[in-house]
Amino acid sequence: MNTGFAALHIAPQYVKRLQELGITEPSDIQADAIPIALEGKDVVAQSQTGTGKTLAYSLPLLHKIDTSAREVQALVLVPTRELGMQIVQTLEQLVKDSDVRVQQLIGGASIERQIDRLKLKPQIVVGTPGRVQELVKLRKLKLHGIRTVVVDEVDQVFELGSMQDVEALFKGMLRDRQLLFFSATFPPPLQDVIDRWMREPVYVRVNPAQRTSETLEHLYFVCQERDKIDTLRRIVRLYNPKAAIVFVNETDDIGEAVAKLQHVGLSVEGLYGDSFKQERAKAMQAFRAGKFQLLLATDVAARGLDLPQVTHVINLDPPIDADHYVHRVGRTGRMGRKGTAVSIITPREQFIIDKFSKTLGIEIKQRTMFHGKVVDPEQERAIRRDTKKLVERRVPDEFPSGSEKPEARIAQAGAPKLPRTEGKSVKPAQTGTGRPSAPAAPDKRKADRERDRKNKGAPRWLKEKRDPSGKPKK
DNA sequence: AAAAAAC
Repeated sequence: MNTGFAALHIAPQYVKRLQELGITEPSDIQADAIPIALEGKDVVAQSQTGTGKTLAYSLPLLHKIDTSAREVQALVLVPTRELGMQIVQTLEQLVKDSDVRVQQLIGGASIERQIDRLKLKPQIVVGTPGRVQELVKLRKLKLHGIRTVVVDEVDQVFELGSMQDVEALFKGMLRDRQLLFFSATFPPPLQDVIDRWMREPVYVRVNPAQRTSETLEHLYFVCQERDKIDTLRRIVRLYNPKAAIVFVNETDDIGEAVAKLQHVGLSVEGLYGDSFKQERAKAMQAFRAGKFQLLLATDVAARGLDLPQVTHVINLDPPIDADHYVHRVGRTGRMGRKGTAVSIITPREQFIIDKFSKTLGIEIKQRTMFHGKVVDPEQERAIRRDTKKLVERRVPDEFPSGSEKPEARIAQAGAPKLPRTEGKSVKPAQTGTGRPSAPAAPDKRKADRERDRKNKGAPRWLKEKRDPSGKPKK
């Protein structure tokens, strides 16, 4: 038999494990990247969200592991803790019943425990740049045995604050290591990083012109800023998604939005980077288990997370650029499944939608809600015209002032106002049922934020790509 | 217009 993963020269034990997990045929990126990675070449791999990139690097990485050598041989770097945990789970599923050990090295968790676990000599470590670098500095993690380094979501890992940590790690390693860079998006400035660290890289790109999954439908609704929460509520009622991720741009908006949505009876929890580590893990775990319907999150949840039950991604704030849009909406419509991306925008934000549809070559269709249904705006206009004619014919003199016309009442009845931002923003509330005495605010202090802001003066290659000319003229 | 990533 020489089909599927066996044809890619994946060892029988892993082919068998994959079969047990219900995976028999390699995806395009797996079929293209695995053979090259197995040759030991440095690989730059790009494919859409939800196309199986994790397995595309995990399998070659496992192939190089020498179980008789008790040292760290492979490092996987990721931008967020949640993604790190997910990748550890995937790897552990693959190495079940084998001698390969995997250890996660992420921030927020007890460093002592991670140090203890490193004494058990895992061959593979998966981590976020800060914590991995910290363990190297403490001389608890040795880099000399590392032969494979994967940087997942490489464009995000090489942003601002993490970049120095990653480059310090690279400098501490032997020249003779294989580098694998993966992402759905490769902003042009990333080429400098590739040129600096990779040796004769092979570029594997699957369908790069098609930036988002073809199984995704892109929609948007227009409303005023103060009506966004209510619009979201109505969208959720109408679509009733099995599970949805709702994105906001700022951490500070999460607590207030969660409270308001819970108040109107929605099943929702918040997830953001500054929340306590235990709360983050708990919210993520509960969402994976289907314990609530809406995960209200910052871009911490935008990348890599694989949650098959997510049918809708909703942008309560528009993402700051097209790449962010790609990753956010990529949380649904994965592996051939259908998904819906819904953006809720103000009239002033309309230009952003236009920009995304042009940049990404996709159609983002406007929808409105009318009489409890989602309709095309053109349909709504037709219905309103007909209603008006009918009303005028029947009761011509009953609504002389204009403000009390039936269509105005209809529109109001369906849209009770629930302002999203009134005065000062409320600090995010803690999710879950944690200690009641714990502070409700994020544990990140103001001084930290100040420092972060200052850090942005440093290597800001990513910022260069921002285009201020896209802003509306005043 | 931001978030995330270490103690």
